Amino acid sequence: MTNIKELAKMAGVSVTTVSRVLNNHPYVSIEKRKAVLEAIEKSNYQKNINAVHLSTGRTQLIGVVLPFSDHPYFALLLKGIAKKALENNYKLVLFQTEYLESRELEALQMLKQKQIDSLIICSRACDLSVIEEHLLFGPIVLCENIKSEKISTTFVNHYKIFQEALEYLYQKGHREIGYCIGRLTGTSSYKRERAYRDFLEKYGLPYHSEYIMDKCLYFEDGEKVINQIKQMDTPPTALLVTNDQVAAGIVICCQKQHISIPDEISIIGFDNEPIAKMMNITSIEIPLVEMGMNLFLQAVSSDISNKEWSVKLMERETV
Amino acid sequence: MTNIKELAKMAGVSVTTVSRVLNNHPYVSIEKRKAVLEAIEKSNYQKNINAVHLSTGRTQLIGVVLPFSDHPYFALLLKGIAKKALENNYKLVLFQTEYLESRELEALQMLKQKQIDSLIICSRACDLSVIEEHLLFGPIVLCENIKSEKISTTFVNHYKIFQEALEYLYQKGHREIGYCIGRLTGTSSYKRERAYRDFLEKYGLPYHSEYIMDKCLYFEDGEKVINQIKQMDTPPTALLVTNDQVAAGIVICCQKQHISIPDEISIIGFDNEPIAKMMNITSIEIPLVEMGMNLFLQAVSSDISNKEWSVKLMERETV
DNA sequence: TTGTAGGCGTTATCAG
DNA sequence: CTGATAACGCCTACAA
Repeated sequence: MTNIKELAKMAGVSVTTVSRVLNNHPYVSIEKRKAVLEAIEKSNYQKNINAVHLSTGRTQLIGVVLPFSDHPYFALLLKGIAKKALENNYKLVLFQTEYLESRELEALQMLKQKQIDSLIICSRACDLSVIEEHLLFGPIVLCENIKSEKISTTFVNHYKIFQEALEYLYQKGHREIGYCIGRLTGTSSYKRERAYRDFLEKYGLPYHSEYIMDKCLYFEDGEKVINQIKQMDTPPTALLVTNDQVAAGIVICCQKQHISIPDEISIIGFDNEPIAKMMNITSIEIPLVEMGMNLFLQAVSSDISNKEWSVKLMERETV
Repeated sequence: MTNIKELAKMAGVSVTTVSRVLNNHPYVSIEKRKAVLEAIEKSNYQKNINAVHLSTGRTQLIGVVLPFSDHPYFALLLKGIAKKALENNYKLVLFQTEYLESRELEALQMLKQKQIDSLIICSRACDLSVIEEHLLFGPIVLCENIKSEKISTTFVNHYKIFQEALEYLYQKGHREIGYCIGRLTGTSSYKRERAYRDFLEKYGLPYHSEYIMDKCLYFEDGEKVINQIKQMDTPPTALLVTNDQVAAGIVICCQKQHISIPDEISIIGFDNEPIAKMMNITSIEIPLVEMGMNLFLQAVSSDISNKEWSVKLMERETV
């Protein structure tokens, strides 16, 4: 592998001059520049990027932590992040955690070791204090509803969204309302539960723990939900469903079992994915791709910002 | 940031000894080892991984090239790759190409610059000769049906699969058979088209170019397919569909438009995703996660291998 | 078992 | 405009 030193020899200049040409710095005479370029051409030279990283202390690499890359919610966030990364000449290092804290720590470790310049955590498993400890080593961006002067965040207000969705269902006459989520822990799940309990309290409705169903991630989980509901003495008449995939699964399953939607049960999905439009599922649109793009921009920015995104209820035929 | 030199000073030993402790090399006395470990503890030391990379010439990073990470086919491959990467202490750098050759070249460039140790290309856009040129710089693994002594590959035999699927439909009485794919170019598409033409020829069936529908990637593309078919004078009576997502989209769309499956049209999907099982769609199972795992292992292995995986027809209710 | 010294390939500083 | 030379932080012959 030829290096900058050899190039210098070939072109009859110093390594400094070669470096200047390589990085488009000014103050190089036309002749010398030409000589260097020729040497580069002739030798098929390739920069050793690791040397650059060691020298500059940066890697143009950004870590992305997410539990599952095959889940549409995260796939869409990732799409937005990747788009901006490309535009800004950054590459992404992927950490699929499956919600294991240990894998999240690996990502933080890489930040510490300077292998990545900053870190985007799409869904957090470890404690917030652990994140804060690592801010020393580079920017960390979170995708959750936390107002912090130290950490940049991009989020939607899950409390408000849930509240409004519940009100909407209440206005439509529903009194037994359940919901499905991906996991019980995590900021957004807590916010949703709080909104749910506040709602029940406001209208003096009873709390059924069975109305909250977790581990709903994929299409096929819709079947599970319906099976659970069929076991209940007083099944809910409406369901807020973690995402449109699961909502679609529920709809399909209801068709198979001749459960009429929305007569017997109403469904509201999240994300407003194409599948929701196609299947006429009422859904709450979350601008995931845009949020992903913003996450990236925050990751490369030196100042802290907390950005809330608004959502939109798409009324269709499942309520 | 404290470095190895400072540690040496703190522990009263040489940098070599520190390095030895850091990398678990033998020949360090218990006392010195202890002294070093204490210094590490006290100073909150972190290795600068870029210096290691420069020094060793390797990065424990593997590039993964795929067109879209939100497409279930690639998401599943990625899942398998990520699983093995984790086990083997490698990290992944993601390249979403959207089939743009320029982005694929960026990945090859990173290999050249030693920022990644090897490269997995899940779906290739650039010319094979370009790949071969880059083999000098590190292993490159392909996920396509190419037998090569120079490049490792993991694949299913799309020609044979298509052939068998077409025969199956023929036995069921179908004579007008169409198919949907993601893109018209690419090794697997060529193999499929070849199988398709050979099949038509074998049975003396006419070739309708409109029976081949491309750009079918996601669930919502099912609607597009049905719309195209409805425009045809003699629509196909059976369809081989690129993946189960699209197949599901077609099934849903047919339901909406009261087109009976399999009476009016038969459907075979690919991948045997959960959605296919749930919706009772006949599908050809491709072991994508296992293939992903194999791709990773090939990427870190020093010898070349070409591994073909077999598939399985899951007969259900759409044929 | 330990340490010295040179090398990895760049970038940055500073004097000419 | 140009070029020595010193970082950057770690690894590893080789010598002791």
